[in-house]
Amino acid sequence: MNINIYDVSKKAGVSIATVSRVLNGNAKVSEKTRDKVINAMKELDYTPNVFARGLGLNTMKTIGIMCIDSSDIYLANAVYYLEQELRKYNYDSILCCTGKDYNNKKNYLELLLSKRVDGIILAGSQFVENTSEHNNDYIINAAKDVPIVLVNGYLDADNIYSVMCNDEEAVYNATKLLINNSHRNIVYLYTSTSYSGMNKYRGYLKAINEAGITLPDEFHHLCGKNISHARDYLTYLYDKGMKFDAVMTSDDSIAAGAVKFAHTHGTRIPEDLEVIGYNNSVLSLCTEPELTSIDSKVEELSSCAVSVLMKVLSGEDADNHSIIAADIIKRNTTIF
Amino acid sequence: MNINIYDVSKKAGVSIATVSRVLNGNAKVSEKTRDKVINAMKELDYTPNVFARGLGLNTMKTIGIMCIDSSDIYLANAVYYLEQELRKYNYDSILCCTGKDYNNKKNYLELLLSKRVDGIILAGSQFVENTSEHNNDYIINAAKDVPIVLVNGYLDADNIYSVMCNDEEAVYNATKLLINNSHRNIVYLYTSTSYSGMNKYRGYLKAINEAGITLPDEFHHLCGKNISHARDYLTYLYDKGMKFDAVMTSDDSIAAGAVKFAHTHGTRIPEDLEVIGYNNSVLSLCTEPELTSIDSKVEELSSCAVSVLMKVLSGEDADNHSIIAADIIKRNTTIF
DNA sequence: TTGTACGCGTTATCAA
DNA sequence: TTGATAACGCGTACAA
Repeated sequence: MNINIYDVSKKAGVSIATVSRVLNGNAKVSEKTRDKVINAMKELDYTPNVFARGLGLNTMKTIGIMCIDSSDIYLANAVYYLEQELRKYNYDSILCCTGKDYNNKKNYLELLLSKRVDGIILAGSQFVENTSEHNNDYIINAAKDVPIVLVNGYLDADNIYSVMCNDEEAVYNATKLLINNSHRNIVYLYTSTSYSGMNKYRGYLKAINEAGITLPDEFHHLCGKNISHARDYLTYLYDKGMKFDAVMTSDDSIAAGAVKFAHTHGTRIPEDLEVIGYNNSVLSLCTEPELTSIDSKVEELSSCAVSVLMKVLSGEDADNHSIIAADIIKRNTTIF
Repeated sequence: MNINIYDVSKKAGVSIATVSRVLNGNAKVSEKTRDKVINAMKELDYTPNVFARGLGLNTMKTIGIMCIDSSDIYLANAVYYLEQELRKYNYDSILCCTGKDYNNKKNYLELLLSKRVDGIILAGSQFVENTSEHNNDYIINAAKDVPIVLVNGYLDADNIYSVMCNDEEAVYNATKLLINNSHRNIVYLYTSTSYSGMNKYRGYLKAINEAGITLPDEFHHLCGKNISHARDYLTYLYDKGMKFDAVMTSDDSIAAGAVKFAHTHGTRIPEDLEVIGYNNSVLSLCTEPELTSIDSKVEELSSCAVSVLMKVLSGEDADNHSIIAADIIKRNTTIF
């Protein structure tokens, strides 16, 4: 074990430079010596030491993937596709689940920098903050060291690249479909006030406003990602006597909660209540009826994110801002 | 950028040895010089080079996590908990999604070894093979280099540690509950012939046999992890006129498919058909009615896996074989 | 086409 | 308590 380049060079009767050349395959080496070296490597079961290589080249071809919570269905998909895509370029992925705490996010980002990753992908919209106490300087600063790609987040700063879904338009179009089905009382339930979260909300508002609809404040509500939260909130509205005939959501889990509500209140879906989910996750296939859902294209988003990052790392120009169009997948919680 | 230990030593007016000592905090350094060094570090914004450290110590405190598919709900949870747990010990996680192909698994395992990770966790039962063409030598060989922990897999070999759930007993108990509810025609649908998969199946068989029940071959069936697969297979049985009154499964997705079947055939759950899922995933909360499901304790499994690995890495004794007891979570697809 | 020698930034060993 | 210096194993400029 722990054979090094010297052992190989000795066995092959050449210098370490030649072994290195064979290893990296670029420089000219004669057929004969190449064979000798390769044989020696095989006999010794030699594996180059990645730490030494990393030290010399100052890279170990590693990308840091940060997300709030990789067990979340959407983020799990993102992480999966990101890893697969990075692997194609021979990059390793270091996973970092930060949770929602601001200081944790900050510390983990610094941790990744100290590991000297070649780039960082922030998966999910929850990294860009918009509050008075917290700001995004930690991301902007990190980007001075390595390129940073935001998947479903937006930040206009040097060496930061954004890959996003057209959330606003997607929700706008979906809401318009509901309006065209002569719904006026459309509840909007969402889980996040992130950049992407607010875009979705804007899409809803735009459609509502354009149709000249005014709704009480209770009709839009920030709720947790638990199925029961959405169910309970709709029950609350129902008990208050506030009539609604459609629910637009920012996540399938909320839509699943809306379906639960309907079941417990004898409300027929889609006849009495139409529901639209978001992310087109496996949840949309579990509910009864199955959810109409907006496909936010995680796979495309992830592959685009990696492709942008690879371009940047190889010194090519890359778009600072990429947008991918969502689809609406029609199932049985809507009539259209 | 790229300040090194020499820069710090110069600024602080000490030798690099002293800087290193301050950095690692073990050896004796006087209060005064320590302060000088720490100040110099801060002023220069020094970060130790992990590659150089890795080269010297021959470790970068990194664990490889392999899984078939990190977007699978169960594995996504496993990966999440593993990463969180490893982080507590200051280990990084390199994620590797291999897919089901044998050669891929093999190659990825070798890849991780070549990256010189300190240990490898194989998450999910699908790594240990039991076929004539394929065997588990690749894992056994890898274990000669680094400790390997199997989460939900079993292999009796040197430097390989198994952490498992008592799948057989869990399914046995659950099936007995169904039998006690005077069900005789219990279908068993499963997704995998892995070690863990076969244990579950054995649990079902044991309960059935003990009760003196004999069932046609069609009553146990290997089907895909798609909700529609299970639904379609049950439809096939139904159309063939084979009556069944309960479905035991090896995964919530199959159970969700069974619920789907019931919806499309006017079968009442749990009155006409009882269904039990496995893994107690978010799916079990989405279906209508919600799934009774076996909680296979991913979190405990993951934390146990990491704890075993950490013990091994620190030279302590560790159990070769750990077993964690599953729970059954009763919801509305069963009567008991 | 091949070989020599140095640099990469640590940690660790030995003297002082 | 501190300092000088040798590893660690690779890539590569330069020389041959």
